[in-house]
Amino acid sequence: MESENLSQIIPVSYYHNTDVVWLAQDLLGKVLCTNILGIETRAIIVETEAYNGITDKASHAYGGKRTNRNDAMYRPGGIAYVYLCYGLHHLFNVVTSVENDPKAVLIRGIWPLNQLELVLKRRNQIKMKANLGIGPGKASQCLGINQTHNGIDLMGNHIWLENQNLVPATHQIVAGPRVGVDYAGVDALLPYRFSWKNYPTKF
DNA sequence: TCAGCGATTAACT
DNA sequence: GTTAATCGCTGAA
Repeated sequence: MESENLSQIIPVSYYHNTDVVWLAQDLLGKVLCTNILGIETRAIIVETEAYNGITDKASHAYGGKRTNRNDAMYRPGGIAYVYLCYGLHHLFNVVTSVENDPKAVLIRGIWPLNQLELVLKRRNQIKMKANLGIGPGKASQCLGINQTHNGIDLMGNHIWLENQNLVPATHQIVAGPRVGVDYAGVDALLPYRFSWKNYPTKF
């Protein structure tokens, strides 16, 4: 048995699943890893949002619109879509599904597992707080993700995901409407946001 | 070419 | 609860 191997890199086939809502929920508890300037940072994913293709008014790809910015969403799943919001926040998305089916999962919250000093420094914080990585801009900042990572392969050496068999209990998963997308009309009400309540903070 | 705005955060009161 | 910061992207001209 390979049960000793507690952490395994998530294969590219995982991202090709066309059910982005299911994936958004399944990504809770997965470990997001970055290697920035040779230093590996790991964090559990504790909050996500699904952006469900061209029919989703909240998505950048609504109506099949393809622009220079959202090009990464149209590529086959398993790459990063990073873009700048409000001129200052880098928002990190996992591109899913297959080519020309622009679906993505926004990583809205993480809990850092290692390199805490570096994470605090990236966030300009002194002390560890419960909400250090809660919020899409903060999650990216904790891990050192920025726009240069847009479009990169999640099987590569800079950003990847691992399965460390951390799985929220069913009752700990909370689904709810997405935030900041009021303009999306009825789509704003869809329960595409998932968070892990009472996730572990000690390992 | 350019005005308006956003999948936000932090620092206020 | 309110608001400033801040800039690349988008779409219209």
